[in-house]
This record gives sequence, C-alpha cells and structure tokens, in this order.
Amino acid sequence: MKTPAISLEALLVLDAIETRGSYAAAAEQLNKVPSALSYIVQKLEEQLNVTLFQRQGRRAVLTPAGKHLLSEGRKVLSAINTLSEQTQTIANGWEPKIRLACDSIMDIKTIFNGIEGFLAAHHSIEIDVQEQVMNGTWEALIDDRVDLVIGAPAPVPNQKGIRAIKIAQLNSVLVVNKAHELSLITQPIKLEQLSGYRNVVVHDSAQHQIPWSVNMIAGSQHFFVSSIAIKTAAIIAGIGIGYLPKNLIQDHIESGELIVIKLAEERPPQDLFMAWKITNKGKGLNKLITILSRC
Amino acid sequence: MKTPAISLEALLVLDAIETRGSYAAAAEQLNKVPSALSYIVQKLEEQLNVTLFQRQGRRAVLTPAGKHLLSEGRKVLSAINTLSEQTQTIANGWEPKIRLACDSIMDIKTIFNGIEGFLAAHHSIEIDVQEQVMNGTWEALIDDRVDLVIGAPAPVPNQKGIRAIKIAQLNSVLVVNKAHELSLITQPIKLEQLSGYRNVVVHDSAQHQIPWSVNMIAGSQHFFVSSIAIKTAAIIAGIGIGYLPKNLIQDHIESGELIVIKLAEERPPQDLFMAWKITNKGKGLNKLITILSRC
DNA sequence: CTTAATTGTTCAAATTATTTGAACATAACA
DNA sequence: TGTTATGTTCAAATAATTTGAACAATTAAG
Repeated sequence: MKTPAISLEALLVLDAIETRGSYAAAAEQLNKVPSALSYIVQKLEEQLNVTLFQRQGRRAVLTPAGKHLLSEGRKVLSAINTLSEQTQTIANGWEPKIRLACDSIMDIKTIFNGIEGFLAAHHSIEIDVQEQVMNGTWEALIDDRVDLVIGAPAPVPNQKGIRAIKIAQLNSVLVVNKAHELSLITQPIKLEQLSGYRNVVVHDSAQHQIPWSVNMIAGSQHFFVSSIAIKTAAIIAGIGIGYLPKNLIQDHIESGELIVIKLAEERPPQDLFMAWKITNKGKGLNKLITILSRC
Repeated sequence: MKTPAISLEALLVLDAIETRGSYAAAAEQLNKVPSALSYIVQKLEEQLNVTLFQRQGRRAVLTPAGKHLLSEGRKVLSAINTLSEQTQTIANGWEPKIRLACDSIMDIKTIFNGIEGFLAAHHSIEIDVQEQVMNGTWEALIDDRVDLVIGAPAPVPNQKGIRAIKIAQLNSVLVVNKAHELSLITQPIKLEQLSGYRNVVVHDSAQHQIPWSVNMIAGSQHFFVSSIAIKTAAIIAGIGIGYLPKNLIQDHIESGELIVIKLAEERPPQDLFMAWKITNKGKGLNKLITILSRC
C-alpha cells in the first residue's frame, strides 16, 4: 500500500477553514500562520490532483469534491480521536466496549439509570445492550457474545467460571384482557380451569440449547411472541392469557386494560440474576457490576 | 480539537511491522531503514502514552492496546484510501480505480483483451481484478466490493439498482479423466448412473448468502474446490467427475486428457451476465462496459 | 558450544518538510 | 477612492524525519 495522499493534518486544516470561513481565522484557531495553511492545502490538492477550493475572490468555497472529502474526513477524524481514547483506555485495563444482555422481563429503566451513571464517569467506553429472552441470556454469556447478563432467570447454569448474583425477585400474576370471560369469575381459579384458553408465551431466544419456557400452562394452545413488551400487547389485544411481572404492568392494571386473575395457588416468585464470567477481569465491567448491584 | 496523537504514517508502520513480523522486513516494505520505524513507533507510544509493543527479546508482540489500535487503525487506513479515490472520482468524473469480479468460469483472455484496450486509452486508471465464484460475484457487487462483475451466473438478483446484460452462453459438458471407467461406456449415460461417482464441485465464494451450487449431481460424494482451474486439474488427476465449460477445456479434450461423456439428456446452456450498479456513474466504468460488451 | 548472521536501538549528522514573516496583489468595505 | 483585511509567494529559519554507523542482544548455523 502506497503512502496515503490524505493526511489527518490536512483534514484538520480543511475543517478549520470551512468552519471559520477564512484562512486567517482558521490559522488563528490552529496556532499557525495563514501561509502555512496555504502550503498544506496546496500540498493536499497536488497529492490528490484535485481542486478542493474554488477561489472566489479571496473567499474560498469548497468544490463538490472538497465537500465530500471534508464531510467524510470529519468522520475519519472523529474515528481517530475515539480510537486514541480507546487505546489509552485499554492500556489502563479498561475495556473499550461492554456488551450487556438484558432479559426483556427486566425493568430496563432502572438498569439504564445505573448505566447512565457509569457512562458519565467513563466517556470512552461503549455500551452495547441487546435484549434476550430466558436461556438466550445465559447462552450469550457462555458463548462470550456478551460480558454481562442482567435479569437472567433461575436456574443458574452449573458451568464453572460463571458468577451470578440475585438482583430481583419477580412476582408474576396471571392477567387477561378486560373483556375476557375469565375476568368475570370472582372466586379463585384453579390451574385446571385454564387449560382451555390460549396462552401467550415468550419464545426463548436461545439459539443452540433446547429452549424451554417457564410459566407455560399445560394442555392449552400457545401463541408465541419474542419479548415481554409484545406479550403484554398481545394480552391487551385479547389474543390470550399469560403471566406477567406485576411491576411492569402496574399502569395497565390501574387503567383497567388488564385484569389480574386470582389463582387458587399463587405462583412462587422467580429469582432473577445478574451474571458474568470470572475470567473477565475488565475494570469497566467490575465497576459497572458494583454500580448495578446497588440498584 | 487538538492535533491527533495518531498519524496515518504511524498506523501504516504498525501494520507493516505486524504483518511482516519484524522491523527489518517492515522497513524494507516501506522503503525505510529500521531506525526510522523505531523512531515512529516510539513517537506514537509517547504521544498516546501507551505501550504498544511488548519487546520479547527482539521480537515485538502487540499488547492488547496495540492490537486494538491496529485492528481499528486498519479500518481507518482503508477508509482514507476509499475517500481519496472517491474524491478524485467526483473531481474529474473518472475514477482512479475500477474493481472487477470475474467468475472463474469465464474465459479471462477475452476480458483481458478488452481491458488492455481500455488501459491503453486510460493510462492512469487502475484495474483490480478479483476472482469470485457464482454467488460470490453478485455478493461482491451488492456489497460494493467491486464496481463490475463479469460472468455472473443466472439468476440476476432482483435487487433494484443492478443493471445486467447477457454476455455469454455457456455449454457445459460432463468430463472424466481418460482412465476413468465411465469413459469406456459408449452409449449415452443417464443421470442416475452418475450417482456413484465422486463429483468435483466449485465451492461458492459467497460469504453471507446461503451458497448454492448448480450442476451438482444428486446423491454422490462431493469434492469441493475453489476455482474452475483447480476443478479442471482435479478431474484430470482422476479425483472425480464434473461439468466444465466446453470452450475452456478444448485443449484437454483434444490432447485426450479429458473425455467427454455423452449424456442421455444434455444440460441446458447457462447464461452468464455482466452487471454493475446504476448508481455508479464513473466515466471509466461506463467506457469499460461499452468496450467489453463488444467482445 | 562457539561462531556467524540478524535484529532493534541509539545517537549525531544529513536531509526533508514545515513554518515563518515580509512583500505583494487583490478583494471587501465604508 | 482610500483603507483594511485577506490569501499567496518566496527565501530564510526552524522543526521533523531519515540515515548510517556503532552497539548490544538474540537467533541460527556449524
């Protein structure tokens, strides 16, 4: 590969000239004299063999080629800045990117508050949040597709190298649409009575493992969806019945859109975990874990 | 914005050291002397305040920070190269480089004649020919890795923005090595009789799409190769049987190395296309298309 | 185990590249 | 029509990079 015709210095100069409107102002910003900029621009034009500025009188306007070079060049400059920050970050033991898997059953707001606090202190670390469902979270962790999972359901996979801490206890209740016939029954309902109704189920996002789903009502017809949000919408739309975490649907219950069904035997609360690999020694991950475990 | 700590020069040096394995070899590649590289690397490390190379004896291995800098830095370098080419294209309408993907099934000689004529008139335009196989050609075009594909097989992807013209019709024949037992049979052979023989197949070079391969003989064992030339060699070596374009193997047939098998039902001829994106307005590309479509 | 060849670094000297400031021409502006 | 500010040019000054020789360390070969 031959040496690049474009230099970062030159892009910086182009940017300054365009934003400040003149060579003189740009020179001041860059702590140089105008003739130095003249020299750099001429060199760049010569190397590319392209006219970048149309000299209209003494005002320099960018040609279409110059416009393109500048707008793309700014992206390169910003990439270089990010890169140098990330490199320094890594050198100090901090990772450039932390990947999270969040189960859709979690209340994401709380998590985001914690993440926001973390990002405020660590500007150059990128966070990549992906939503997974049930075993999908564990699998993403085991396959090293993510560094941290939040809200993964019990049981914790008994695989060495995974540290999990309980972060929430989930109380799921059976809910139906307000027009559903089950909402008319006032006595506690036995599980057997539910077998005739269509059950809205979140499909496990695990790719390799055999997916299972908790809370499934035996012997009834199933309607599979890909997240808790869609499940909620489906039940509100009257498509079927299903268990949902109480805290997530408080609004819908109060507004009367969803009706909580009293059961003869309540479902035991479900434990949710935050988990990571102990081999992952990243300082950023550890700090994030500390912050999030205080929520 | 302060002047960037990273320079493109330095990234280039990093890349050379890593790929060539030593300062000495890298210096040779960059037309410099080793001490110059030493100077540049030290400067970069000082500016970033980061150790990039761990000196193990005299072999330099990248630290994690160095690895990240290099892998991201390579993307920046490639972006800068693309940018300079795009800028030149916009400025004079003629692109500095045209990238072709040629299916290995094409007779490259004819193409090269046309390209030679084009280059005679346009000395300053570089041509970059890469060989692809089947869907690999289409994918390279769709992903903008090339500007023009030659000899891509039907069907033309029904994606808007692609213009394709038929440039050849390919008559494939089934051939075997002269010592192969199939060559002894004089009556036309039915397809079912072929199922016992090992079939030499060119592997699709598509990276993302689900690869398919035409001409595969159902129910037989496969031997995958990466180009038509290797396929021909494999069949001559007696590894298996396979379909090959008649015009490409005329010599081998006349010399008796390959025997054409008569089939009860001949394979229908296959259409080959030349294709490009209509968004690509480069004058060079258009002229090249004009020249090549007259072949 | 010893020798020979190669490698990366250091350093002062040599070479390039960039910056500077004065001089100038030209455009903007009152 | 002056007046001011601007961009360019040029030689000189300065800064940056490159060079090659010397050296120490490492590997390869005998």
